[in-house]
This record gives sequence, C-alpha cells and structure tokens, in this order.
Amino acid sequence: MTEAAGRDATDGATPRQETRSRLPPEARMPQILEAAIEEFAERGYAGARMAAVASRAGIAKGLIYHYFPSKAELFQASIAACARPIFEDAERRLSGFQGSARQLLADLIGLAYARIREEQRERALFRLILTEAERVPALAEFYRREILERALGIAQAVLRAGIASGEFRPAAAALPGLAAVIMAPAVAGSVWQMILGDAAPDLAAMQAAHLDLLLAGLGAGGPAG
Amino acid sequence: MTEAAGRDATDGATPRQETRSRLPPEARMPQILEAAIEEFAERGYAGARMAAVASRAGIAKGLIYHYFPSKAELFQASIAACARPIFEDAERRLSGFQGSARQLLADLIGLAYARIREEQRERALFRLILTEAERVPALAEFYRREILERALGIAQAVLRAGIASGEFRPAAAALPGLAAVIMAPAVAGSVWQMILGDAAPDLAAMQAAHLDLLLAGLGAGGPAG
Amino acid sequence: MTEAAGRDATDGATPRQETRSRLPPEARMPQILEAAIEEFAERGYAGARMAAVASRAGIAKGLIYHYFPSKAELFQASIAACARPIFEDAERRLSGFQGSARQLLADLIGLAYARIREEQRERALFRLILTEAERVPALAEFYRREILERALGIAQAVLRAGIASGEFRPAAAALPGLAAVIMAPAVAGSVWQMILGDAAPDLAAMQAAHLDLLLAGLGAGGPAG
Amino acid sequence: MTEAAGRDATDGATPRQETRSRLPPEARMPQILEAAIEEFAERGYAGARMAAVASRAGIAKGLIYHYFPSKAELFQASIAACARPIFEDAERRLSGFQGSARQLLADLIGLAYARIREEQRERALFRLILTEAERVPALAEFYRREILERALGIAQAVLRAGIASGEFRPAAAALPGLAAVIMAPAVAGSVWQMILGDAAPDLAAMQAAHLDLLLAGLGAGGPAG
DNA sequence: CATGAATGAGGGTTCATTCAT
DNA sequence: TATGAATGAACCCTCATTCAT
Repeated sequence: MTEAAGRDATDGATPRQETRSRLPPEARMPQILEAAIEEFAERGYAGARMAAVASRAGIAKGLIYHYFPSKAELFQASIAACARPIFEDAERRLSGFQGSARQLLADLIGLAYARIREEQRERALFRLILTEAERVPALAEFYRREILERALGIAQAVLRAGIASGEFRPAAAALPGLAAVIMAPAVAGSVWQMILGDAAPDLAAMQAAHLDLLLAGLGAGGPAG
Repeated sequence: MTEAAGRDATDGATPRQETRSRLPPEARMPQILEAAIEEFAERGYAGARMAAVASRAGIAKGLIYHYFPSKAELFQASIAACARPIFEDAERRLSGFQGSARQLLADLIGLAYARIREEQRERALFRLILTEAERVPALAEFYRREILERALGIAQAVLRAGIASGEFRPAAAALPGLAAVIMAPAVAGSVWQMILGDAAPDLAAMQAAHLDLLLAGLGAGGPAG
Repeated sequence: MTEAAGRDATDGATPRQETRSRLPPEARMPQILEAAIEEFAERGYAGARMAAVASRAGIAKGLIYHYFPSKAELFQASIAACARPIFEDAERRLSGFQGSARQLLADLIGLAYARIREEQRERALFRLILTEAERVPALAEFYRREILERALGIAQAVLRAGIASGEFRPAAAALPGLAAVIMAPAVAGSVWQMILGDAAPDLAAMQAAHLDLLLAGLGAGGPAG
Repeated sequence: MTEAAGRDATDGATPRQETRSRLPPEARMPQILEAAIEEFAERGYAGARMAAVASRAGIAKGLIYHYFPSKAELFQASIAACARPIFEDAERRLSGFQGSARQLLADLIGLAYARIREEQRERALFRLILTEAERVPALAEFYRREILERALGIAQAVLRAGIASGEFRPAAAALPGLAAVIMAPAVAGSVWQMILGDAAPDLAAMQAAHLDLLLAGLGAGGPAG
C-alpha cells in the first residue's frame, strides 16, 4: 500500500537524493517485513514478487537476500512478525474482570469488533492464513493454536462465569459447540470485511445484534433451561 | 534420458489411427472446467499451472486454448461454472414452507451445515473467493450478490415469518445486523473447515449449539423484548 | 563454435525463414547435447550459460528444459554422451593381433596419437574431466574406470606379450609403475594440446621419440636385465 | 534473524577502539592472494566467489578491492604469486652438477616427483592452468614459458650431457620430441594425482619405472644406436 | 479437433562491485 | 584501512501462450 516511489523516472528537476541509506539491520529488517506482509497479503504467496517487496521497501531486489535467504523464508518470517500475542489484551481483561458476566461479554465483543475494524496488520495475517494454510501447514497450526483455541478458551471462560453467577442458563454448559458459535459472528464479520470491504455487512450493526442475540440466547430464561 | 516421447499422434500419411477421444465442445468444456476448478482451488490463481489443468483433464496443454483464450478467462469461466443456484434449494424450501418458523429455521440450518460438510465443489468455490477476491473484483461481487445477499434474504424472511407468527420477539426486527449474525456461524464453520480440516470445531456440535442459541435468543421472552 | 545466427536483427530483406522447426526428440536431444558439450568444454560447468547452449543449438533457452530438467542434469547427460567405448578399437586390435609385440606397441601408440590429434569430442571430454573432476566425483570415477584402467590394461597386455616372446626384457615385469609410464607421454601430449594448442610440443615428434624410447628401454638388452 | 552485525568499526568519534588488525599492504596482500589461490584452485575462475576469498582471508569483502581492482585482476595476481622460480632448484642443481649424467637424471627425476607429491601450491597452480588456460591466454603462455620450456631445457641439457659423456646413445640427439617424452610421465603423474587423488597410479612406482625406462632407453646400447 | 515442441517474458536468486560509515 | 550494507546485472529456471504437424 505504501508503493514506494519508483526509481524509474529520472525526473531531472529534483536533485536526486536517491542516495543509498545504509540502515542497521535492526531498522532494515522490519522495513522489509512490513513490505513483505503487504505484498503477500495482497497477492498471496505465489503471486507475490520479490521485486515488488523490494520496491515497496524502497530497496534493491538483491538486498532482501542479505536478510532472508529465500522467498519461502521471508514468508515464514512475515508470518512470525504478525504473530504477536493477539489475545493478550482479551485474556488480561478476562482474568482481572470484576463485574457481571454479561458486562464481560459485552466488553470482549466490543474488543473483538474493534480489532476487526482497526487492526490493519491482523487483517493481513488473517488473509495470509486463509490463502496459504493449505500450502503451509504451519500456518493452519498457528491459527489453531494461537487464535482459535485461545478465542474458544475465552468464550468458554465467559460461559462458565455466567453460568456460575446464574446469569446464563446452565444448559449452555451441555452444548460443546457453543463456544465456537459464540465467537463465529466476529469471524464471519472479518471474512466479509476481507472479501467485500465497504460492501460487507455493517460491523457496528453486527456487533449490536451479536451481543443482543447472545444475551437473549444465553439468558437464564432460555428454551433449553 | 531418452524420453521416448511424441510420434504417437497422426502422422499425416496413415488416416488417423489412434487420435485421442475427439469430443464435441459440449463434452470437453466441462471436463476442462472441472480440472481448472480443482487446480485453481488448490493452488490459487497465480499458483495454478495450465499444464496441470490439462493434465488433470487428461488432455494436451494446447487444447485448453481451443476452448478458453487465456488463463484469466479460464479462471472466470471456472467461477461461473461453480455459480450454480446455490440457494435454489433453500429458497424453494422457504417459499413452500408450511410449518412453524422454528421448524423452518431448523430445516434451513440443517441444510446449510449439510452443504458445508458435503459439497466439494462449493468448498472449492469458497476457497477461490477468499483467495482471489481482492485480485478479481468480479469474484467479490459474485459472492455478494449470489451468496451473501441471498443468504441474508433467507434469514430475513425467516425472521419476519417468526415475528409475524409470534414465535420470535418483535424487537428482532429492529436489529439490522441480525440476519448476518444468524448466518455467521455457518460461514465461520466453513472457514474453519477450509483452514483446519479435521482439526476444525466439530460441525455437528456447532449446528446443535447454533440452532439452540438462535431459538433461545430469538424466542418471544428475550431481553430486548 | 557453431554460434547460431542470432535472431536479433530483423533485417527486413530476407523473408525470415526463421520459422520454428519442430524436430522429434530423437533429433533435438543430440543437437542440444552437442551444443552443451561444446559450451561446457569451453567454459567449464560454472562458466557455461544455458543461454549459450541454446544459442549454439539454435533454439530458445526454455526448450532445453523440455529435454533436461536442469543444468546439472544436462551436464551429466553431456558426459554420458561422450562416454562411448573409447578403447574398443585398441582392445580389438590387441586381442586379434598376430605379429610381434614391438609391432603391436607401434600400432597402439600410433592409434593413441591419432586419437589425440583428431578426436574433437574426446578432447572436450578430457577437458571436462580435468576441469570438473573435483566437483563431480562421478567424472573422476568415469575417468579411472573407463580410461585409465583400460589403458593400463592394454599396456600391461603388451608388456606381457613382449616379455613372453622374448622381445622385452623380463625385468620389466617387476616394475609395477611401468604401464603408467608407458602410456604417460600420450597423456601429457594431450594435456599440452589442450593447454597450448599449436604451441604444444609437436605430436608427431613425440610419437616418434615415444616409440623409440620404449623400444630401446624395453628391449632385451636393457640395464635392469 | 536478528543478525547482530556491523557497528563494531570506527565510528568517527571514538579514536579507533577495536579496528581489526590494520596491516600494511605488504602483509595484507599475501594473505589475500593465498586465499584467492585456494578458492580459484578449488572452484575454478567462474565458480570462485569473492566473498569466499574474503572469508578465507578473514577479512571483509570490500577490503579485497583496496588491493585488487577486480576479480579478473585478483586472478592474474594469484597466478603471478604462484609463479615463483619453480625450476630454480632444478636449474641450480643442473649447472653445478659434477657426477654422471645418469646420476643427474636420477636426481632431477627425484626432485620432480617430490614436488608433485608435496607442493600444495604448485598443484593449485597446475589446476588453474588446466582449468582456465583456454579462457586466459596469459595462463597458457605462462605455462609454456615458465614451466614447459624450462623443463624441456633441463631435459635437453641432461640429454646433451649424457651424450657428450658417452652415457647416452648419440642417436637420442636426433629425436626432437625426446625431451618432451622424457618429462611426460611426471606431467601425467601430476594430472592423475589431481584428478584421482589416492586412486591415481602410485607415484613412487612410477618414479622407479620412469627412471628405469629412461636409463635403459637412453643407454649407449639402444636400438637406434 | 488434438498434440506437444517451441518460444519468450519474467521471476527467484547470486554475486561482483560500490560506497556510506 | 576496514566494514558490510546496498546495488544491479546476469543467471537459472518456469510457464502462459503459440503453432507446425
């Protein structure tokens, strides 16, 4: 997206300060990774071109190979660079929470939708996972371990808390697929964002309906209770 | 090293001795499209190779170009070939339905999960859409028009029917994001299937929890009511 | 050396019969191998360029890869193509020989120098062996088995025959290094040809001196006898 | 991935704290040449990498260019560095020799085989000459002038001495190729060593047979005498 | 209609060389 | 003097596309 200013146009007017910049590795590597994440996310692994990565990073193609031995390793490193503790926030909020389970649920849903809306980087990671999971099993495993399992764990914890406090109907504990269903709208919402952008279902409306449905569906007066 | 290749084709003198099955376009095109869908779904557009499509179809590379002028057009045609009336079934069931809205909801959810589990072809299409939507706007548009909008329409219809019959709480009508939330677990489920295969959350459990949550959450005694 | 006429010059006068020729594999492969042998022999493995091989063969670069999967395999195949029974001639002559051992020796030496002078292909092979033996152990092994051992065997056979007939002094049998020494001038001669071309020591003069020295040194009246 | 590199050099402010051994050209050049000779001998000119030369020399890539303007010139210099008076020893021994020509011949042959066996550096030079002579005419010329001609001169001198003293048959003088044939086994022996290493014909056995053959073949009672 | 040999435009990668530090 | 980041020109190889047969 940054589309580094091409070097093709010798525009003659500006006095060419296109000099070599010589950054230390600590500065250059993130620059390349950033460019790579963008390129891979937009084009997929096969469609990405090393030249485009270099161009986005504003460097020569060959320089990439001073930092990463191959396209495949650059890809792996790009994934790793995205793989920050995505749910740290949510888990901290969960463990320290004092109020009602209903309030906690509302909080966490708010957090999830906020990330979907705002986190550029995570959207790219999600696209890469969807696109390349079949080709790179490590990606699928990463998604399962770092994203799906942790999100399910959080959902389970909230459910348990709500049942314990009497806010949620006890029968909810008997539904093994419930945690997945609870978090599903956020997943679908981010898929739609990814595919459709502005034409996707409105996230704010989804968030409101999502919370409403959960509160109603989990409430103590539910049908299975 | 000797690669005993070639030469088994028509050699001009002998009047056609073992030409490969000379099929009319009506028979050959689906064969090629089938192969192309598989290849594109497995490798993505950039990763797909025309030679592999030909090989899957059991024909020579060159023959593809008698039916499709380019890889890009073959891709478009592959998409179109998937674009069969995915929701025809559901819409027919919807329009002719006699029973309760709760029963209708259960039926349609059952239908949806069955397709997710079984329809090889649709899974491939979904993968292509996820993978290539950014690069091929027509794909995103196809998804919006043929899949998302129709699914949302069905969900809205069920909601309206349930509200009209008094089965669902009237407040549901005031939540514009509800239709999307209602169908979201099926979308998330198919994404997980795609990424994780057998490691994905169990679809049967999701289906049960999904239905249970909806019935409870939409029921007349809900919170927003 | 053939340096196929480049296709860069659209000369406008000649009606361009630079049409694609479509040879069967049986005809194209030797053509490529021939070109490859030349290129590898002249530049060594690392120095050889696939583009140059293609150019020598008068074909496009990519076509090589229809016949050989990589530069390394093309190299191996080039070696194999040279590896014809180099000493078949000499061994046949040896086994059927009727005259004196001195005459046989003269014959075989004549044969050896004739090959050094004339065999284009063998010179290339020898150069490749010298150049790449360290990098490609199979080359060294090929030289040992197919060239050195067979040549030594022939020399031993002649020695034995001459000793048996009383033409050569019996003490020659007691010198294990003698066979190697006997054939050495031919090897040195071909090395010098390879390095120096016309500036190399004259092969005819060497041949005469070689034979003379052997006849004198192996003769029955020698010092060690 | 972090490549904790660079930065340990002079940074302009602090007055030189841990600059790497700052050597004068007289000390640095041999170090580089030594490394270059190894690398060129092992990989050939095209296969050699400047980075590998630097690494062998324990310096940075760029420093090579302070001493040699290009790879080609480094190669030339490497050759020149090998070009020490290879035959100085032999020529000194020749000019001061007092004993019989037979003894002199034995001495010189012993010297030659000893060098083949022991001189690492000369083996590398010889390999370079064989490998690159066609591409670098100066190499062939160097070989002709500094090695072949001088060796032939020594052989001629010994021959003349032996004929003059009556030890060798006079007819030997009439064979222009004889000097080359006399030295040839040593050349062949070193080629075999180079290609085959331990699988080469035994040098000690060759040396014995070589000397024996020469003494017998050059002796006064020979056939052409 | 059908084949697969043939082409040629890149894409990934290497490496001699330069140059800011 | 010394470093190694940075460049860019090839090089090997792939693959969509063409076309003689």
